[in-house]
Amino acid sequence: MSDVGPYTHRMALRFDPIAEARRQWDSHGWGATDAMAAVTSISRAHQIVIGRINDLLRPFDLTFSRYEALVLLSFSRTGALPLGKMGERLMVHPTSVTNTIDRLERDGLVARAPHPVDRRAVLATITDEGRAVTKLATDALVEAEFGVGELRTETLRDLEASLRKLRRDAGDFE
Amino acid sequence: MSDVGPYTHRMALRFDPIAEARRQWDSHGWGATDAMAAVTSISRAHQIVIGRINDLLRPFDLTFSRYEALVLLSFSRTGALPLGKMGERLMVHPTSVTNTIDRLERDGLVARAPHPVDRRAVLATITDEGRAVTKLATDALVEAEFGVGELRTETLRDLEASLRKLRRDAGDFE
DNA sequence: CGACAATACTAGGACTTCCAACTATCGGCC
DNA sequence: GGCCGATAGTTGGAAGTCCTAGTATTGTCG
Repeated sequence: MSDVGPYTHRMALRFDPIAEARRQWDSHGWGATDAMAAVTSISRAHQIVIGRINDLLRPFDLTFSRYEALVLLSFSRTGALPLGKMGERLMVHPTSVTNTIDRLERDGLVARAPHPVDRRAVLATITDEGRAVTKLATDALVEAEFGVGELRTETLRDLEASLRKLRRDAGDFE
Repeated sequence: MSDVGPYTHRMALRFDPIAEARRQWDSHGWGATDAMAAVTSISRAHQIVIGRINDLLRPFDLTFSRYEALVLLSFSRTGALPLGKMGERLMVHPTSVTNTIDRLERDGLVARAPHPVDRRAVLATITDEGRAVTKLATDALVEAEFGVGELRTETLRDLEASLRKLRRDAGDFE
């Protein structure tokens, strides 16, 4: 088990493929090289990080998106939220929330309930089992520092700051 | 069309949902908060950036992953590469390459050819049409700075540097 | 009050990514 | 030379994301 995980499905290259892409890109005179490299890096980083986290969550039969939904519910005052509000907070499309809640409900970690006032809305309510699994999964993730333990706190914060700008420009908040 | 794009499917919140998650996380005493925030940020940033790029590529009937494959082929000396090598360079699973090439082949942008020496291997070869579309798509992406034009060059480079560490630690290269 | 727009959710389809398993071929080693 | 592990690619299936479209309910406004 010296391997970093299943998402690393081949030998390490002797060069950085993104640095190589940057070189080629420049030599073709294609422009916006920094943007290209940043975007490609984000893409690959996402793939790595999600892969690691899903590996950590597999023992609990969870994925990161389902885990995020559980955490959001466990943080809410009553353990219940309308699906629409969940979509806003999790920053995903409404249909993704439906999908996620379908699976969590099937697994007994969440239950759907009618909204007391608005009959269009549906409340997702976390179950006791849902809370228990969330606790265990959180312990595992924190223990493994979400798979990014090699990075220093400073690097993590730099990352978050740069990406916050991106998110704000995209209209996520403010 | 003052909207930033389809992937922004709701009003902006008045607060940053990741800052809010960070606050809640801390108040529950859960640990590894910086890691949690960084990972969540990467995830959301990926979603935003890919969404923008795919919007830009839609007129060419391309997606980012297919575009990346085309660029890789167009950069290669002969315009052809074994699928396995493409997977290494693009850092994706072999089955993803098969899937991508299937679609590009269906669209006439790439053709499969037998490897001259190794009969196990398959060469993906970019067609003239593939090269033409790649050129047009590249112009569009560069013009739009890959959807991250609001970020300064310095920020883009910081991002790339932080993520390079992550990628190296994950065994992508070196 | 009644028409019409807006909101909340769900259904169906496209796309990507991964994993597990299977086939075909290559290569090393006795 | 022949066996057997490694390598290359494909197939089938599970998940996630998004988009478009459709139903039900709410709310606004003449």
